[in-house]
Amino acid sequence: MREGPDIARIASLVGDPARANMLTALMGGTALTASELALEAGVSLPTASSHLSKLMEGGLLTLASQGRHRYYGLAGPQVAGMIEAITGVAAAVGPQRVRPGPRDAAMRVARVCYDHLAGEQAVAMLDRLVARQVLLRHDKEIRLGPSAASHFAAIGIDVESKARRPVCRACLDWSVRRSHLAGTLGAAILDKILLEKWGRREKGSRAVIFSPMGKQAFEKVFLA
Amino acid sequence: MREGPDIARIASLVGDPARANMLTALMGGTALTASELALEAGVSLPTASSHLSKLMEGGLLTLASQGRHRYYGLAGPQVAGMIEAITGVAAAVGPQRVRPGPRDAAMRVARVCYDHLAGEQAVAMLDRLVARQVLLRHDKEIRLGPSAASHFAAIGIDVESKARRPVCRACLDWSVRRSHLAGTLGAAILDKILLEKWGRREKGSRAVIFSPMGKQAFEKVFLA
DNA sequence: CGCATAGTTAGTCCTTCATCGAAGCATTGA
DNA sequence: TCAATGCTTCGATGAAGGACTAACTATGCG
Repeated sequence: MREGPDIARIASLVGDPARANMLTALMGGTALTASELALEAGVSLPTASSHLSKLMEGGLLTLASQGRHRYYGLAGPQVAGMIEAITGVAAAVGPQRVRPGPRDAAMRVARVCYDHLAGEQAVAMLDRLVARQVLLRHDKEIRLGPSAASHFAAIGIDVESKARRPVCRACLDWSVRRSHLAGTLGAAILDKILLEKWGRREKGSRAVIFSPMGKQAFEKVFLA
Repeated sequence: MREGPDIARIASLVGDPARANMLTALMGGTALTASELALEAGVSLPTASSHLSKLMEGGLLTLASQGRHRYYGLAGPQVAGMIEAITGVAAAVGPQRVRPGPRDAAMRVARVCYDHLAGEQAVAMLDRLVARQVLLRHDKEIRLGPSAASHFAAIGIDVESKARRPVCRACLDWSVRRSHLAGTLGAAILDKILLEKWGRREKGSRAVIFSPMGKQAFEKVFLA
């Protein structure tokens, strides 16, 4: 028999379809109410409530009560990373699903992945940044290139961030099956996109819709 | 309702205690037979067999038949990474277990984690390498320092490996709750330790036992 | 061949847990 | 204070699946 952390407990929390759907929905980065999560998971409100209390007890979620609304969110980047890792294995191992990736075309193009951008646009961006050696890539490890600081400073992003999270990280894109950029830099770029209104969040979805102008601006900066 | 990879299916495979124990045992890096895994999981042979076929069907394991023995192993680094990620969350959210870490003292000192060294020795090694700036650490991101190439070349390890896996990666040590070194460099160092017979694998366990001479040699190279 | 070992399959029991309706609490607004 | 909304708790139901014994298949060894 084994000792150590109770990994079965955590995994079984994710192992229920309703809870998995909720967690996937929360990968959108914004906290959601119990009713919204019930809708996402496709279960009744009492059922959702029961699942949510289990996830809370397991330490996977945080709760912010505001009036009669209770906002549930992922407990942190570590939990998000775990979901990512599981999603990666599931995508690699289960291509039995005929439909390759999300049904919604907008989701395939660009969507939010916890706190950064994913989808074809994000994959193209990482490819281009690596090709221009702004970023240096070695499989899953991504480092800043010599020109990174000035390149990102030009658009108001300080890459010498003192955040405790890694600046760059590769995150496997399950729709395209290639990597995009995560980490604080990935998060900063998403912030930039939303702040400049290059793109907007599609309500109730993780999709990010670029405006024509925004798309042009984004491509000029990141895909040139 | 959500689309995308079936993460609940994968997570529920890990979510059973017996299967979780098996997977944890396989994190030792060596493939094990069905009987050995039954023993690890604390279940009868038929039960183990049933679990193993489920894990196979889920794509988490590979199988090598040799005569009447059937050796099961983890399907790859991606699966190992997922187990690591889950273990990390479990360790972070579940300190309810009074016993801090493995019961076995030897396991606490040094053990194998899939393909690299873990435990107090490994944590100390990473600390020292970072302090000497052989490696440069930024939270979970670890890069090679300027002196890394020559330092490791001196003991016969080529850090400019062309392997597709990252050279350095941080891996959370669940016994010490601090990080140690994973990635191809971590794997190469473990190889070195076993090749030079500085330490040997404890049979049927992940523990690595250093010889007095070996400990001295290891400390001279990595903890000086 | 015959016996032992390694492993899988079949059958059955039994626990666990996801689900929902109905009722109960809490907060907000009129 | 009354009604509406958001959410949780309770209790009953039912299905899923994990566990074991027993029987069966396959490999190895004398």
